[in-house]
Amino acid sequence: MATARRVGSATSETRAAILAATEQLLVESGYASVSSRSVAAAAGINPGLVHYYFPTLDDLFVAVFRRGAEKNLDRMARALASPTPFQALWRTSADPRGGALFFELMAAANHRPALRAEVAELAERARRLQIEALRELLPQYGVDGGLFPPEFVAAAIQGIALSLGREEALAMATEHRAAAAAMENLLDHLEQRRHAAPPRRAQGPEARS
Amino acid sequence: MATARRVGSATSETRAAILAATEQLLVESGYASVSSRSVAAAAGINPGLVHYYFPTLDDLFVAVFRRGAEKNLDRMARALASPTPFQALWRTSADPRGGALFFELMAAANHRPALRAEVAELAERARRLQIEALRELLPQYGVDGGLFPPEFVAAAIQGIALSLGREEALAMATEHRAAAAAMENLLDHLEQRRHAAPPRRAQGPEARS
DNA sequence: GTCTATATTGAGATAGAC
DNA sequence: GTCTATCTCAATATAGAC
Repeated sequence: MATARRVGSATSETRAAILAATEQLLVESGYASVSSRSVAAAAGINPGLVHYYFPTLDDLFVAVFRRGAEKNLDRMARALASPTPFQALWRTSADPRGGALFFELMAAANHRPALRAEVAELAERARRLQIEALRELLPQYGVDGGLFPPEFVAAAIQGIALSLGREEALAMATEHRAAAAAMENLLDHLEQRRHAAPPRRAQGPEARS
Repeated sequence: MATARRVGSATSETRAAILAATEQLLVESGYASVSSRSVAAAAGINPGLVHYYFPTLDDLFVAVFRRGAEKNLDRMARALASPTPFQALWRTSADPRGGALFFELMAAANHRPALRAEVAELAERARRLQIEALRELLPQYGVDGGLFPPEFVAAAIQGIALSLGREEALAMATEHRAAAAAMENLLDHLEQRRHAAPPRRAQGPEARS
């Protein structure tokens, strides 16, 4: 499935420069602005060299996505294992820099099948990681597992982060500040609830005592 | 600010065909695939004619966005005035067709200032409409206004819809079904709570008499 | 590995015939 | 209103010199 061609050594400095330049272009000017020429100009090299490392643009997009994805998965795993997992998970989801990149990559994935497959695979892995962790955590926070199953909470955290990121990007100052503050407050509330209550075993959606 | 040039009558059939073709292209092939040539081909007309109605591509993007925005605002206002406002608001936010279009337009707006201004303006209007309605509604649902202010709830509903829409687009079948079902269930729960309790007056985060 | 050069294709936009 | 024709520019990708 996910076999992107790799030319040149994986540790090449030029290769890294191309990836960094592409990521910058994606964030600042959108996926439509990514071309062998624009990337080469931003990286200070020759257009042809871009094609040497990444024969097609698909290869380039996939490589950029993978590099970011590895980092994100690591951060997420660390967040879920931290002493305040909810807050930590929120901080990783709400990273503002990731927002623009996320919209661009999702939009680009819509019509680049190779990228789409890559995105889908990572989204699945990330989601499963979250769900497994939340299955253990939610009961500790005293969250009603019938009303708020892990699948829902995972989708909600990411969605709210996405929504607030968008508000920030569009400079919807007041609404955004109030909503973001409420989220922080809610998380404080939950973390306190967790540390106040004795840890309990995970349990399913059926009624609890 | 938002003054896009309009050439030709607003009710022109050709104009409508161009807008419909553009929307289709956006959803199916992404914003990068929208060009005077591709649009003309999809609409069955000549490329030059696209430029007659929409001198620049910015004008075209803005017009497509506006057409969709008007419809959405209407639907949202009707939802907020319906007997089960939460469920109705959710249904309008979770419309699957809007999902791909939304990602494309947000990404396109990232690097088309004219479009970005238009999106920001509409997002503000929609958000304010929601917030005002929620300020009245939330107390009726017995929602704690301190923990869940209207700004937050509005962002949360849209964000969760966005997140679930993405899961669906990426074919994350199982996670998506569980999360979507939980959302429906949560809304049922809330609507029942509302109709069970006597209506109360709106109240802010601080206590009121 | 890095470059130049180029084949090929398509883009945005405009001028002007009908 | 609709079309043809065209100017100008940039795109992907490849071949091959160094």
